[in-house]
Amino acid sequence: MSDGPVQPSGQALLFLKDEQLRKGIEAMFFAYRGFTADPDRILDEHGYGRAHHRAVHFIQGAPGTTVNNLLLILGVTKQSLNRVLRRLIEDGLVESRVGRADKRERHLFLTTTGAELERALSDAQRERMRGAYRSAGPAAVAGFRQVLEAMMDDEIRHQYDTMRQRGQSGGV
Amino acid sequence: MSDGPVQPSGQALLFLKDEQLRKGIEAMFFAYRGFTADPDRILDEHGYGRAHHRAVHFIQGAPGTTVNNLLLILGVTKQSLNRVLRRLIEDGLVESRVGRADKRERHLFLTTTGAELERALSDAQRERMRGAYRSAGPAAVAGFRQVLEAMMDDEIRHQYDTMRQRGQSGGV
DNA sequence: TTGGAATGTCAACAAGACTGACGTATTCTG
DNA sequence: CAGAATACGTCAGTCTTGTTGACATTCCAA
Repeated sequence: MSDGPVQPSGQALLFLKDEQLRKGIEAMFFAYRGFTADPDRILDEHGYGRAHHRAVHFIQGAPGTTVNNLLLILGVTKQSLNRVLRRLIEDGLVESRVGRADKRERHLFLTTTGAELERALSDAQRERMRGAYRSAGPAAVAGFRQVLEAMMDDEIRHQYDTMRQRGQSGGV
Repeated sequence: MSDGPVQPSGQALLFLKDEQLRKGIEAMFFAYRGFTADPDRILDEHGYGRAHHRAVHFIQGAPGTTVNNLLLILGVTKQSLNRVLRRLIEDGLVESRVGRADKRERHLFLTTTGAELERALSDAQRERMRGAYRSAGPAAVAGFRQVLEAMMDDEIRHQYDTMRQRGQSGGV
């Protein structure tokens, strides 16, 4: 944090050079593959895909969230989400309750089975993350998070930031 | 590198707590969306998808690479890659030359048009990366790269590492 | 010469995204 | 209160990108 550029036109900006950026791009590509590899294996056993993972993940993190909410976070069409959600509801992993205040809304919750799957997926993904964090150390992790946040689209970052300090209604 | 845990059971391991890891996971998810957003827009205008981007990207970085090589890097089936490659060749973005030493092999090169598209995609993606790097600073970038590398699958990391110091044959 | 490797092609299929259109219940608004 | 807007679901069709399986061709090497 305190190592300012010694010679502005020299080594200090190496990390902005095209070749460095290219390496960062490829690292991002390969790392994302690793990031999804473990959950993908589990999902496959159950006949689910990444779309199902995303759904249960965000329902877990925001129990009682509405369909529209999920739509905004996931950035897909309602038809696409609906296909996934329908299956999860049929399979008894997700419960959809009619809104109390606004009956047009459906609030989504994980059932016990749903929470179990989410836990398995989440454990696997967290384990990979934990390993990466541990081997890189706390300072690297802080930098990692900083760069990731700066890489998000502005609207998304806003959603993400608000999501981080949620108390979450959970109301029906 | 030299900041060992002061109190092993306390704050020093905060970054390994489940909630921290969960935030990292979500950051990775959203950041990857940002990471692909700009190229996706360009690809869309041309009627291409991410698979085409990946192909031209790695052909650019390793001109003369073989189909099999690309297969290993991209981690897809040859049928899947072939569909993408066929289209790129038909459209005159990629040239496939029969191997000189081994005539079974096809060596892949970008044409002028292909290089132009790759440049546009790469510029857009690098610009996003540059912005993120700049706002986070060199120390953060170093940490970012460390964590990403630790997140890759072992075989992939090996491929990635060897790819980083390539002189690349370029031979026909 | 024969077996295996590298490449390519055809066919069929599935997940997961998309668009467009339509229906229904509910709520908000003028 | 009537009509517009919202939230959700669904049907139908398309596209990209991935998958398997089967098979042909070409070439290298034992």
